[in-house]
Parts: sequence; structure tokens; C-alpha cells
Amino acid sequence: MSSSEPAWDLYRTFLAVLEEGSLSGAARALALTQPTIARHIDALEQAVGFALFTRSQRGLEATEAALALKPYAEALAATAAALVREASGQGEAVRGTVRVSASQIIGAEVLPPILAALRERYPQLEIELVLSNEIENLLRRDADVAVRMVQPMQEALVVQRIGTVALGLHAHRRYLDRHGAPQDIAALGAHSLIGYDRETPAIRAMRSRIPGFADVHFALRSDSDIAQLAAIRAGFGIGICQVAIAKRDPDLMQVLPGAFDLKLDTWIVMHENLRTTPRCRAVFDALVQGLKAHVD
Amino acid sequence: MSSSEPAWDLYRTFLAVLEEGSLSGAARALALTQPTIARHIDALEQAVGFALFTRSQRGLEATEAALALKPYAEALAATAAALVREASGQGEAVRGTVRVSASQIIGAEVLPPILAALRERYPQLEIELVLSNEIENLLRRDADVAVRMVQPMQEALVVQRIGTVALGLHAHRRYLDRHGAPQDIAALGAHSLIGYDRETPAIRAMRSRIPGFADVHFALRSDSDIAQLAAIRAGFGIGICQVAIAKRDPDLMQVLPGAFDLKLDTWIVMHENLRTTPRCRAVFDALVQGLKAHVD
DNA sequence: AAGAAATTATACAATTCCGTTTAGATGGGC
DNA sequence: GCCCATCTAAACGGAATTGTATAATTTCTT
Repeated sequence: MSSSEPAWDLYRTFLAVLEEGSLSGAARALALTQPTIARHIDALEQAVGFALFTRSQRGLEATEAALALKPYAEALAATAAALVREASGQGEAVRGTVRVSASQIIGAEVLPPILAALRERYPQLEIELVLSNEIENLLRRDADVAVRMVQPMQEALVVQRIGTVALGLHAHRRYLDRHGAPQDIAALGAHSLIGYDRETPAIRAMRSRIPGFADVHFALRSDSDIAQLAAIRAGFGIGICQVAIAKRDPDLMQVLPGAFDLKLDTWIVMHENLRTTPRCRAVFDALVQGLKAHVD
Repeated sequence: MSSSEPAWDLYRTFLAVLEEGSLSGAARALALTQPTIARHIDALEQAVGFALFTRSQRGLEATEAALALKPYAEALAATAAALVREASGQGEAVRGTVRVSASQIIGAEVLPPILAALRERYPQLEIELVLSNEIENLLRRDADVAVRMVQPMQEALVVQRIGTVALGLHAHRRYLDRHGAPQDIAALGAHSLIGYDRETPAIRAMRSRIPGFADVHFALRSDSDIAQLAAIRAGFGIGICQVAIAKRDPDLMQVLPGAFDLKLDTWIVMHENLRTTPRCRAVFDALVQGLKAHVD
């Protein structure tokens, strides 16, 4: 029984093998060589006392035990990355890397000008933009600052409420010229509708809240909000998008503005410890200001 | 500018130097040698690009930048330790180490028989008992299972409410025989009272809730609940302790049972991911059962 | 005031670790 | 059915890391 705990480097190698699926792949990812990776895995297996992978010629397969350890290795990687970001931004100046998490639509349609102005002001600031509808774990520091459409529930977070983002049914003027505008929700069935592919809990809640909208059939289904918005702009049909975004394009018309109105509360969220970190503070404040302008 | 991120081992060395305060101390703690530690720190300073410590002959002093990185290094250590615990308990059997956090009183007076029975049942189970009135961060895995007297607010936790623990004023029969029992709260001023040294927010809230108790003077002040309980048992005077604990000793009498009654809600808390880990599940269930018996 | 006991810094030897190379095996593509 | 690509495993030489020993400096104690 080896009483000494494994070297932390081994965890990094372990995670790389898990993610790459082979010793050789991990070696490429870490800029090491395959024998080194093999030795690391051997050493880690020696230390924990059981097999982590079943070797085969087309790669390694993780054992159940290895999968049980994976979340810990991922947490280590997230923390190490956060440490590097923190180190890169030491000092009073706004410099270094800030990791921002937001939804696809916000990230593609709303954030770019805000971030551009921010970068103009702080040339040494670098931004990592994580676009995902999953909410990143801020406590584990998967991201530094996040734009959230659901109320933050965790402790130890700095939260600033922005306001409500209004959603609405929209279509391109060209589409409405050809097919006419529906006069009520019931008439939507005769139109080309754009919607989601897989139903998430949030979407299911939304559909049930709009009367008569529960069982419409979508002619174009995509889980990508970006693709939906692009389809609306291309005149495919009627879909849901943010009213504020649609208003920027005079050719996008809101459909049934009274019948369908949905509001999303919006927050900017940051880990409490980053409050005094200049670069994170700057990004946080810029997002608050920029998104408030977008909501109004 | 070195683009490659530092080796994770350097973080461990870094944390050890922060905690030990010297290269030599860190070398002892990690079972390495002082030149090795010095090289690690040099390498890390090289990687981050600024000084982490100011060298002196009586040790190293951390720079502000180093202190800013400390929480990240601590999180790494906590996660690495959790990974080792997880690895030690692989398999279906209840074996390995579980880290339990509780208050001093609970840990010293209530948990021992519960844990003893648990150990009797699972001889391969090992327990790390962290006794502190600070609440350990379960998300960072400073502990696996915790007994909490404040309502858990974090997400991603498995929470089981136990009930309310009653507190009351108590004294040893010997003390009351000599000095008599006070008939009302006002009469407490003439007695030897046992209480806290520094006022924490929780204590301040408690004092304000008991009328006439806000400005009593304590003859013996200690931040250690254990010491307070020991003083009560030794007949020093009147102090606060759990009614359930006092009842086990026929010589401990409750004072002013009607006027002073305070209740603490109690929960057992565990990280969600540990729900399916046999050893943590076993400890969690045993604590729930054992503490419910204590409350009743 | 002087010596003992810390500490960091430096030089050198030994060990460990890593990379290169090779062999062996498996799966996919023509 | 054969060949090529990809993988793991093993052997060996070199490089990097580590440990040992020592010097130099400061602080605390006697």
C-alpha cells in the first residue's frame, strides 16, 4: 500500500485519456508522448489499486471506476484553468482572460457589440465566449461571468437583475406578403412554423402557458436558436425570437403581438470572489449596462 | 511567454509553501527536499510571470498575487483529496473514507456512538471527522457529509431534515445546591454564567431573541462549546447546552426551562453526486437515523 | 555578545523520468 | 484478400528532475 497520494499531474493525464479515448490521443493533446502517458496511467492505477482502463488495440475503454473519478478530474481541470486566468489578470489593470457564458442567441446577436466596445476600451482584455443553453457551473468556475435566463439559486454569487426580455412570434415581411398574417392563434396551423426539435422542460413549460399553442406542428425543427432565427430572417415562416432583436430589422414583423407574449427574466451572475478582480468586474459591469440597453 | 500551462504538481507545492510559510517547511510536509521546492516555486513564478513570494531568511512571505491564487490552490487540494477518497471506496461494498463535518458538540457528544455502531457494521469503513462551527463547503468537497444547524441553501445537495434540537440553560446539581436556582431571567445576573467570547452573528441573533438576555455578563467566556459544556459539568455555573445532552446526566439540571428555550433546526447534507456512493450513502443514512433518535 | 537553530541559495551526483525507436496487433478501406 | 492507418507494449539512451552536501545569512536564545 503506497501511502503517498498520487502526483497531481497524473490527474491531468488521466482526464486527457478519458476525453481522447486513447493513450496516443492524450499524448497529442498534452504535447507528450504515448509511452509517457502509458506510464502515467500505470502509475495512477498502481496508486488507486484498480484498473482504470481496459486496453485494446483501437484505444482504451474506461472502467466504471474511472468514470466515477471523472467528475473530480474535470473539477480539477476547471479550477486549474481558473487559476491560470486569475494569474493572467493580476494587477490593477483590466487585463487577462475572462470566460463569459451565455445562450446562443445572446452570444451571437447581443454580446458582440458590447464586447467589441469593451475590448476597445481595454485592449489587454481577452474574452472566452462559451455559448450554450446549459448553465455552466460558476462555483466550479467553468465560467467567470454568465448571462442567465433562469433565476440564480446558488449562494456565493454576485447577481444583478437586468429586466425582462420579451419573446414574440415573428416572420419576415416577404413571407407575410405571400401567405398573409394569421389573425389568431388557431390560424397558425395553416402556416410554416419554426420551433424546437427536442422538448426541454423549459420549452414544455412555455408551450403549456400559451393557450392553443400546446399541440401545433412545426414545419422546421431545430435545437439551435441561431438556426431558428436565421430561418425567420430567410422568410421560411413564423418563429419565436426576442422582440428586441427583431425590431432591429425593419423587415421582421411581429405576429399576433397581443396573443403571444412571453417574458424571460435576465440576470448577470458572477462568483463572489471575483468582485474585486478588475477584469471580471469590468466585464460584469459592461454586460449589465449593455444588456439593460438591449432590454429597453 | 511560455504558452504551456504549469504542471499541476507545482500548484501542490505552491499551496504547501503558502501553508507552511517556508520552503523547508513545505519540503517536510510533502516529503521532498528544500531545493526541489525552491525549483518548483521558481518554475511557477516563471510561468505566471510575477513574483509569488518575497524571500527572506526566516521564511517566505506571500505576495498579494500569491494570496489571490490561494483559493484556487485550496480548491485543487480539496478536489484531489475527494478524488482519493472516491478511489478508496470503489466497488459495491461500504469501504473507504468518508469525511464528516459537524459542530464540536455534535461531534464530541452525539456522533461517537453512532459512528461506532456504523464501524461495527462496516469494518472497512473509515471516518474523517471535521469538528468546526464553520460550515464546510460541500460543493468544493471539503467534506462528504455534514450535520448542519443552519438551513442549507446551496443547490446540488441532498438534504434531509432531522428536526429541532432544543437548547436550554443548565447547571450541575452541586452548583445549584450551593447557590440556589434563579427564579427568573433577571436573577441570572447574580450567578456564574458561562458563555461565548467573541460574538458571532448567530450568537448575536440568539441573544437578542431572549428578552433580558442581551446584556448579561459572562463569568467564563470560551468560544469552545466543548469547554462550556465541561464547565457546566464541573459545576462552574450556568450555561447553555442541548437539552438532550444534559438529560443523559442526572446531575445536570435545567434552569428556567420555560423562560429560555431555543431551538435549532438540524439537517444532514451531502453532495448530490455521492447519493449512489455506497459508503457515503451508508454514513448519511446512519446519521439521519442516529440524530433523529437523539432529537426525540 | 556569542552561539545555536532556523532559513535560503548553490554545486554536484544519482536517480528518475521522458522521448525515440521498434515490434506486435487490430480494424477499416480498396 | 491485402495493405495502410492506428493503436498498445517494450527496450534503450539522453535529458531533466531530484537528493545530498555545503555555504551564507538572519534570528532567537543563553
